[in-house]
Amino acid sequence: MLTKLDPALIRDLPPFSGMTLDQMTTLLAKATPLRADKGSHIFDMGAEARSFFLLLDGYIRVVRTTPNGEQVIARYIASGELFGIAEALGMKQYPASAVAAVDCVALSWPSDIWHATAAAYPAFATNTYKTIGGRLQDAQDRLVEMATERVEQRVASAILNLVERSGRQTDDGILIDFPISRQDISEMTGTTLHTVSRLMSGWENDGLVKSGRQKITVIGSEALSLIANKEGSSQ
Amino acid sequence: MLTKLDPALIRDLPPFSGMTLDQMTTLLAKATPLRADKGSHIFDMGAEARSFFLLLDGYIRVVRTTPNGEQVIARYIASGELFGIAEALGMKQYPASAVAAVDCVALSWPSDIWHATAAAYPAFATNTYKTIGGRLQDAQDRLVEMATERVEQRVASAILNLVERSGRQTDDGILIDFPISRQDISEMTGTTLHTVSRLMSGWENDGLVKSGRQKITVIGSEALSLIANKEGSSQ
DNA sequence: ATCCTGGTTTGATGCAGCGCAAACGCGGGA
DNA sequence: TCCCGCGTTTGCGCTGCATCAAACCAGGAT
Repeated sequence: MLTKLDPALIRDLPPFSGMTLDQMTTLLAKATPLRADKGSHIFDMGAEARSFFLLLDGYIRVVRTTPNGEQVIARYIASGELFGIAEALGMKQYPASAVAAVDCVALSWPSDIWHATAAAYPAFATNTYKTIGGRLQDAQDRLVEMATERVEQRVASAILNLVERSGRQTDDGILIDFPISRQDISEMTGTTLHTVSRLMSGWENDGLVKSGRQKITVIGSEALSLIANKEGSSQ
Repeated sequence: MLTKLDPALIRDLPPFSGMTLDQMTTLLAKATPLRADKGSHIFDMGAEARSFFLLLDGYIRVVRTTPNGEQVIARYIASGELFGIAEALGMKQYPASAVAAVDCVALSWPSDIWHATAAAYPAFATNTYKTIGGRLQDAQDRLVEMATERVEQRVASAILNLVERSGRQTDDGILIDFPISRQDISEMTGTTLHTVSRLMSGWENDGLVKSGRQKITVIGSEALSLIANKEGSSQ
């Protein structure tokens, strides 16, 4: 598993694009490998941001918890992505929790080498900031979506998003390749698991998806995408 | 007005903290002053991000427009803040439009000097990334709020936010010191101007706010804050 | 003084989606 | 094999808010 630590094997990951093999080798030498069992918390919201991470294998759920104990899923991290990069934005604490959605393998670096690292490897810094840019954009897209679209469309586009980013082709259709519940989807879209369940039952009847316990396979992504983009009733 | 260009006068703005007067002088030498009349667009969503900006005076509304023509207000920029810093995140286009909420004065720099500038003045880069971090955090906070809180609470906290960031003490109470309509508030909170109007009429009756045409004065900020944080019906 | 325009208020009505409740089914552990 | 627990499904009543519609009001232009 940790043979992945061979720089040649991960040199193609987006966070490292533009770096030389030598640079990567020195950077990787500073990393600590990390194994996280399904369900375990890699870090918790509000904790001091001691490390930043690169996910090598698995999926991570980034979650915010409200004062009232409700949860909102900010995003999923797929393998090859950086996460926990609070330090790059001058934050002292993690703004959200990272929970392993499946068994995961990651690398971690101490936060305090961030500045020196960024200075030494500008390409790495640039890549990181691009990642952050993408996430900011994404957050604002979702904000707009929450403000203007109704539940059905939000759920449809959440599923499409997951499929795009983490879909695996099977003979049935495209499978979201980590366990995901109705509850999870409701926490991504700001609704209740009941509503998600109802919607998906409907789609299952229409043959758009096929789903089981924590398992979703999309068959008619075009049709789903129609739903995601269809006008609400008026304006 | 543009006497403000004197570095000594703006050296205390957060984006420049940690820089020497000399550094600021060279940086300011590369800036172009800019005047934007109320209502004018400084840049539009989707346009090529040729410049980044520092607002010296006024207020800017950062707006996203949906495919259906609806608008969502992403945030307000107050004087002393940077905006349009897409280049720092490797974005080619502005992700939102910037509209002058009042007559504004700003400085602009060409985007392509960003990287050299960030390299030459690390403090400036750090400050900028902190700003971005704050905005990412803010976007995600609002996302959580949209997902979990009901309209009344969202409107209350939006108003409190505006008051905190742009409030001016008057004999009546704290005034939001730029023109802001019910419609604007609805576009910040994902509701309709009707609902905002109803809510605010109620608060006006209760003596929590006093408001006129595009003018809002908050009297009972503690009470408002209670509303903003009160539990929804259940859980 | 009068009109016009853009913002605001208020009423009436309908429905999407939530809260609550109960039952179901699959998969894993004993 | 049976049981238990967690995820899921489904029904029902209720309500928060959107939608539609109309009137109102203040300030600037003529």
